[in-house]
Amino acid sequence: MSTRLPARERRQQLLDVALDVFSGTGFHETTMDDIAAAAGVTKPVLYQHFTSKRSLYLHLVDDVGQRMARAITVKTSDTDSPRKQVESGVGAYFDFVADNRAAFLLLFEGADRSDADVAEAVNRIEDSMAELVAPLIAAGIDADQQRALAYGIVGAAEAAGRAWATGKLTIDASHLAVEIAELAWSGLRGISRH
Amino acid sequence: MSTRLPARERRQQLLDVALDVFSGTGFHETTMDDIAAAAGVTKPVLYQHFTSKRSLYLHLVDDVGQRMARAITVKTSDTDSPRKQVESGVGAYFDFVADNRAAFLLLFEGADRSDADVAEAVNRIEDSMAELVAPLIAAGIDADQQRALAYGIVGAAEAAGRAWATGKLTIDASHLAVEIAELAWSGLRGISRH
DNA sequence: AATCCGTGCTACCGCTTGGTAACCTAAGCT
DNA sequence: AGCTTAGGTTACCAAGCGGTAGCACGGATT
Repeated sequence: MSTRLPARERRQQLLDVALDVFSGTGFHETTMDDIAAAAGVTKPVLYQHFTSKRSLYLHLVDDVGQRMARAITVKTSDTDSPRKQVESGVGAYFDFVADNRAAFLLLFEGADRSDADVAEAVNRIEDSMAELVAPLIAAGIDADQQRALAYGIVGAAEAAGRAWATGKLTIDASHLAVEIAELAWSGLRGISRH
Repeated sequence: MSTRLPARERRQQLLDVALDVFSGTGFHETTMDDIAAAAGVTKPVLYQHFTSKRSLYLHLVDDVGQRMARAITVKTSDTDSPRKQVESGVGAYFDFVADNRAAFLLLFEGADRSDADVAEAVNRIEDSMAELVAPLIAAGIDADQQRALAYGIVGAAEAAGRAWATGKLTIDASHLAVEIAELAWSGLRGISRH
């Protein structure tokens, strides 16, 4: 029935399918049989490519996290004015959300943060984003307060992204980005002038 | 071994213990035996008070959610100036986080959002908070944009709370509240003057 | 002292599901 | 055509864990 595929392609297909299924159903509610079936294949095939359910899932989380972090880092690195950096960073963030809904939801909606490894992977992304934001906050401020604000901004984007990706907001993503960027920027400016 | 308790007290103790255990280990990683053991009791006792693991968990999520929503609503309702409302709302938020760490983490760190019922319960809280925030945003703005911003603000508090509750921030909660309140306020003001 | 009820325990069942062993088969190579 | 290899399948196991039946025991009531 299912066409036979070379290992490389099969593996990639399995990753794609697994991303969709995990993202929609969540880790625990998804069985390996579900993923296999969705890929038009049987369970042992999965185990030819991944050593365990957990490892498959972690691989995905890691992968997606890196892709997201990179997408944003890249688009912010070639601007220098703080204001522009906020705009392009937030813009890149919501571009990613719009172009990779399943991936975004895997990280921030379905991810099981009570699993230490998963939590760490997700935290790594949040941290790296917070680190992009922190230097944009006025220098005269206590370092720990800077980090607190940075987490706040990152959380704002995350929540807005989640609301958008789950269909609770009907604005289009680019408008949303502008909105959140402005929120972040004026928020930060407000702080900076004490 | 374990002291014998009247049903009422036992039930309450079980709820308290279950909150701690679920909050620390997460729904799926927690077994009914774990909870029973932590309460100094055996599994069937749990089933004398709750019909299933899921129902126990949902009961907790619901309960905690209502407590949190109420705590914040109450403290914001007797102020009228928008600025004060932001301050007292955010203040109440972080008071709750500080006084109910396990409860907060159950909702926003451990909660399994891929379970529809759980997601709905958590969303209900976020929605009710967003509804508190939305009217503080200048009236001239499109309703959907207002909601987007409101989710953003709520998300900022959530992320900061999570970072604080998991020990990633060492500021004390009241300082954090002031910080986030100012972020929110100047963010909103920035938007309002277009 | 016999009874009764509410509280708790021991022992068990059965289903779900992650993971595997053994076998099959399509297709390229010689 | 035969042989080999790699991709795929069927059938199965084992273990964890949610949930339950049936019993034990303490203490108030009479």
